[in-house]
Amino acid sequence: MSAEKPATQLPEYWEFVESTQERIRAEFPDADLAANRLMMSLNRASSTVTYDFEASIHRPGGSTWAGFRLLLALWVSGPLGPHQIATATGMSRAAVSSLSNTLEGRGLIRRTPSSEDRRHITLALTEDGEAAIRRDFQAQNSRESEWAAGLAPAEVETLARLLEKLMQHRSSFGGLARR
Amino acid sequence: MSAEKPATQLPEYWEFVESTQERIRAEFPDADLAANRLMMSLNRASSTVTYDFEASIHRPGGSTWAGFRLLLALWVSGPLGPHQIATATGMSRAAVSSLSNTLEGRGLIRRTPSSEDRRHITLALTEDGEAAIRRDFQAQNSRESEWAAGLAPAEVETLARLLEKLMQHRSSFGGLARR
DNA sequence: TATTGATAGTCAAGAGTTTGATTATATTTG
DNA sequence: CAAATATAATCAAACTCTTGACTATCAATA
Repeated sequence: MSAEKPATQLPEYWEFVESTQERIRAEFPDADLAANRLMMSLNRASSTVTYDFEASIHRPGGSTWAGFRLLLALWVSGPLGPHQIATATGMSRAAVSSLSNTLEGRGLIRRTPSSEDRRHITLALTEDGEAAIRRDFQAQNSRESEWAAGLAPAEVETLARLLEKLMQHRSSFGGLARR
Repeated sequence: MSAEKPATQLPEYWEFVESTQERIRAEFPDADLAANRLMMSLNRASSTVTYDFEASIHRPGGSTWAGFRLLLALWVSGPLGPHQIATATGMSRAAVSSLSNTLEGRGLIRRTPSSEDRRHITLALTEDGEAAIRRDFQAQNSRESEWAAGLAPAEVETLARLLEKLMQHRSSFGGLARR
C-alpha cells in the first residue's frame, strides 16, 4: 500500500491557518485575526468538500463539478435562458455559454431559440441529461450526508444559517458580485 | 447610473438554494436535505467572498487570488519547496509549478536549487514579492473584516469553529484530498 | 554494486473561468 | 421614423487547475 497519506496531508493544510494567524499577529497587530481565520476556514472547507465531490463522483462518472451545477439548475427550475442560469448558479454568462457547448456536445442539454425575442435561447435537459442529473444528484447527496455526519444536526443547521447570514450582509457594504 | 443591480442579483442566487430544496423534497423524499443545504451554502458563501476579494483587490492590483495564496504561504513560512507549498495551500504540485513561472516572471519570487538534494528547489519572496504580499494582505484583511462585520463576534468564532470541525471529520469516512 | 522503487519537479492536454470585445436584436427617445 | 442606447449571447485571449506522463535524482535492497 502506498496511497495512504491523507491522514497526514490534511493536518498540515489546516495547521497553515494557525501559522498564518501567528505571523499576522506578530507583523500586523491591528489586523482582524478573527475575520482572517473565518475566511481561510471558509475557503478551505469549501475547496476540500468540492474537491471530494468532483474526485469521488463527478470525474469518475465522466462529468465535472461545473457541469453538475448547470444541469442541477435546469432540473430544479426547468428550461432557462443562459442569463437565468448564470444568475441561479453564480457563473458568468460567458462561462454558461462555454459550458453549454460541452454539455450539448455530450447530449445532456438542448438549445432552442425563442420565437418571441430572437436574442434569447432556452436551454433544457434532454432525457439523457435528466437521467444524469438524477443519478449524480443522489450520489452527491449521499456524500454530502457523510460529510455532514461529522456535526450534530443542530450544528449543521447553525452552520448553514450563519453562512447565509454572512452572505446577506454583502449588499450593506458593496461586496462585488458577478455580472 | 446603470450598474446598480447587485441588490437584485444576490437574492436570486440564494433563492435557488431554496428552490433546490423544494425540488429535492418532491423528487427524493429520502434525501438528506439539511446536508444539501449546508453544502450549497458553503459553496456559495465561499465563491461569493473569494470573487469579491479577487475583483476588488487582487485583479485591480494586477495580481490574482492564486498568486496571493502562494505568496502568503512564503510570507508565513519563509522559503519553501513546491511540494511544501502545495501541502500548505492545498494546490496540486503541478499548479504550484505553473503558478511559480508566472510569479517568477513578475519578479515576486525567486527559485534556487538545493545543493544537498538536486531534486529540490526552494522558492522565496523577492523584495518586491514581500512588499506585494504585505500590501495585498492588509487590503484583503480590511475586506475580510467588512464581511465579518455582518456577524456578531461570537458568531464569527462559532462559524469558524464549525467549519473546522466539519473538516476534521474528513478522514473518518475517507474523503478525498489532493495528492 | 546494480537494480528496483520512491520522490521532486515539470510538462502536456483538456476543462473551466475571467475580462473585454463583438454581433444581433429590441427598446427608447429626439 | 431614425438614431442612440440597452440587452442577450457568443467569441477571443489569458490564466488557473486537474490528471497523467515523464525526467532526474535519491534511497533501499538483493
